[in-house]
Amino acid sequence: MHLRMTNQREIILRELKKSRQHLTADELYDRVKKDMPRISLATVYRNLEILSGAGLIGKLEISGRQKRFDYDVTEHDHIYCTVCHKVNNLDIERQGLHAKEVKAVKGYRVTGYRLEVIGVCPACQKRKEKKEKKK
Amino acid sequence: MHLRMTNQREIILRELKKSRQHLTADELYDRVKKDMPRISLATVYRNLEILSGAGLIGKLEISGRQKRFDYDVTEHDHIYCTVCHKVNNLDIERQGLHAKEVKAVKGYRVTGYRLEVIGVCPACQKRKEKKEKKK
DNA sequence: CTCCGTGCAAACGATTTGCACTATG
DNA sequence: CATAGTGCAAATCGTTTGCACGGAG
Repeated sequence: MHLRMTNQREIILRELKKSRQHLTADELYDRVKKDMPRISLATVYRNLEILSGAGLIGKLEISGRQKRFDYDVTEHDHIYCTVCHKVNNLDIERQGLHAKEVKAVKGYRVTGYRLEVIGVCPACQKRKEKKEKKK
Repeated sequence: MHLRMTNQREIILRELKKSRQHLTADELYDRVKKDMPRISLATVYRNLEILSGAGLIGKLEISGRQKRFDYDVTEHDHIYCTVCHKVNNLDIERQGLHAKEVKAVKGYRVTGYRLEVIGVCPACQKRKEKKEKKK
């Protein structure tokens, strides 16, 4: 399994890193199309899957309908906005949880965990305040 | 918005509670059909959405795949099997996390969090062992 | 030159919706 | 008896796949 570094693969990777966001496949597709108008959405999907499999990007299967992909592969958690569905990095320590309590769960072989904080982002709070003033 | 307690709604609720599992809409549909063969899958979807909105059941949006619905509305976390995709309750304490660190995140208004432990369930571990013996 | 990767369109699985009909409150 | 809820089919959304062609190694 040799990973060919194609043009599309490079651009996808570059645009995701550049964004510093947690983009969905189609959000990324829109960005990539500007540099490479004939690229197909299927290619974006395929490559996001391959790149995350290779550990070059992260895959986020958290709340919301669409998967999101992460430019940052170091271990960290996320915060999810229930209004705009965007995801942000959570820069708190992962403490306590690796521990014993988790390992002993019901005979499971534990491979990791996902912590997702849920809330409303500053931008959406503002937007809501405006709306309420109008009434 | 008056919630009518229809026959289908009652049965859906009853079957989910009875199952003591985290079922997907179509798994629940199969069970409910036994009592009410003419019920439509759309009705199951609609009611699961309504019932979880009303706080009568929980909605689990884990891992980007099918939603699962929870008979148990008390606050608790889950453990997810990466092989069979089933979900189980995690009965460890929710400690530490409600705390200050989480609240202060980047101006977000935090409403909760989701902790999802990831691993392989006992049943799937066994199944894998068997497979490897065969080789 | 050999395959892996691509673009395209069609297929897919989960969920939602429009509509005419039914039945709850 | 008003109108929320239902069943059905079609529509939609995100994602995947089959296939013939193109380009990286």
